[in-house]
Amino acid sequence: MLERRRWIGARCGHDGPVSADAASDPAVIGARVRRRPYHHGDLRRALLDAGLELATEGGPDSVVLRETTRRVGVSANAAYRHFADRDALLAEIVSLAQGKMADAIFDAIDAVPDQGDPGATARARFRAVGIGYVRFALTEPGLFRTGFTVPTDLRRAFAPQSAGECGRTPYQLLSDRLDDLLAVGVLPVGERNGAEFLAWSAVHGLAMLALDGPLRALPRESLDELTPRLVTMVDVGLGVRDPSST
Amino acid sequence: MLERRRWIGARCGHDGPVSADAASDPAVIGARVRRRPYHHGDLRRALLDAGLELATEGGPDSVVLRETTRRVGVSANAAYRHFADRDALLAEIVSLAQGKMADAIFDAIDAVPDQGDPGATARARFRAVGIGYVRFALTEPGLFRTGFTVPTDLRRAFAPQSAGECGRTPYQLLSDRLDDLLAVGVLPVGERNGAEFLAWSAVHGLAMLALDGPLRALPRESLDELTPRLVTMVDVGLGVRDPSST
DNA sequence: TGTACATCAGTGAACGCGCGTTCACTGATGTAC
DNA sequence: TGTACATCAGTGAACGCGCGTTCACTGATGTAC
Repeated sequence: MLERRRWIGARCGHDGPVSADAASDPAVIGARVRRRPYHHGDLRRALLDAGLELATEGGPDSVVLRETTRRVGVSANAAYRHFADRDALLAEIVSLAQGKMADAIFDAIDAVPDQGDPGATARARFRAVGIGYVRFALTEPGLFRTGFTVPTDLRRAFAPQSAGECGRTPYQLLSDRLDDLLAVGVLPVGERNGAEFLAWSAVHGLAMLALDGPLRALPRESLDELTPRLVTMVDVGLGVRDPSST
Repeated sequence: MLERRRWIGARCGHDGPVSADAASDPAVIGARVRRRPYHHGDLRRALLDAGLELATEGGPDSVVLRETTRRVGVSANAAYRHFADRDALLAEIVSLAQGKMADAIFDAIDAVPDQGDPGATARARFRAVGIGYVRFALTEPGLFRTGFTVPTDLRRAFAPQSAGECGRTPYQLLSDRLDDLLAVGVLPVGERNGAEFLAWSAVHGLAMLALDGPLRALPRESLDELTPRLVTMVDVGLGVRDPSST
């Protein structure tokens, strides 16, 4: 973590775009401008940025070591100074992708105004997690696949590296909302345990069916209609009491 | 379909195992036994069988054309007599995998005894679809991934090729149960439309999280505990009336 | 303030891998006569 | 019943691809003196 922080702080010193073409631009060569210093400055960070870009465009399989270094304008080999191998690079990018998801969900929660009633507010914010999850998946399919499709385990769900700028991981944001539902007395105590997995399954399934599965041909509007219905199935199914009927 | 039927009928004439080793067995060579006729007899079917085997073992990515032909003991090239390319081969195997899933679900439904009350029976059979789906995914991860992870669209959900021996596709089995819930008056009319997608999302999500996602480290028992709870979330969430409380 | 030198961060060429696919071919089959 | 021959279903060698990774290397940096 400390190390990561250091890299983030030390944003590399590009001033303006440095393209591979610059080297073949006669004017530039004539002027003997040093476009690409031998020492990159922050290659590690640059590789992560490029890798995340690739992930955004095409998912985890697009995070190809050679292409990543190509984008940064460095030999394929240079990556091995900073990552043990391709898997190590990908693993960090998976965490970054989860962080992006976390921030998207955080924003969705944040956008929910106080509903007057604490139960109604808790419920609306819980729903925002699910809706934000699916929306992120549909909007950023590459990042979504990168974050949630690469074999991993639950440790990552709690790892600080997977937290977004909001400081929490997607899983933690979901847990927080469930805790809140419980705290305001709107979720039955017996339903709390493991509820993360149940809610997560529903939205994750819709996202996967829509992205890589048989629902991929469905128009976006149909999916946007389906999502709140799905989330209703979840909260009703978990026994969340409808505050409007109390 | 007619063509398919023909192949199924014309099971190829292997008598006993014909291994690649047979050719290098001196005794066999000495006896000049013709172990592998130049014309295979039913290569198309044999390739599908081998491909399905590969899919079972390692999912869609394992359905590698060269390995498929290798298993059958034929040159890589011979596959092109029967399939346009590797994708065409895989596409047929995807359908076969869905058929296997269909039969597993069918059996799960079939195992549910009459509950006395029609509503209770309909509900129990509906639940069996979801439980069968997840169970198949966990038991046959390769086939599951092959059937439901390869980009496709909803047409396949209705295609006769994707039906199992039971004659229905997994999607149709789910639809049938929802129709039944509606018919016996246990599912609110307003919930019927699109209910397939909602229910499917939930079980599909759990399967994916458990197979390739963050829940993969969860012990099987935990998943087996989670599954009926998930299905309860679905039927309660869809407004299925609890027959025991009527 | 200047210089020697250890350390670090890059380079460039090469490797082996297994894949899907194409090519020109040949052996087997079954039908027409 | 025998044979010529068109058709079909295989073979085997080769191609190019892009990948991850390793090797021996060299240029840049910054610290000790």
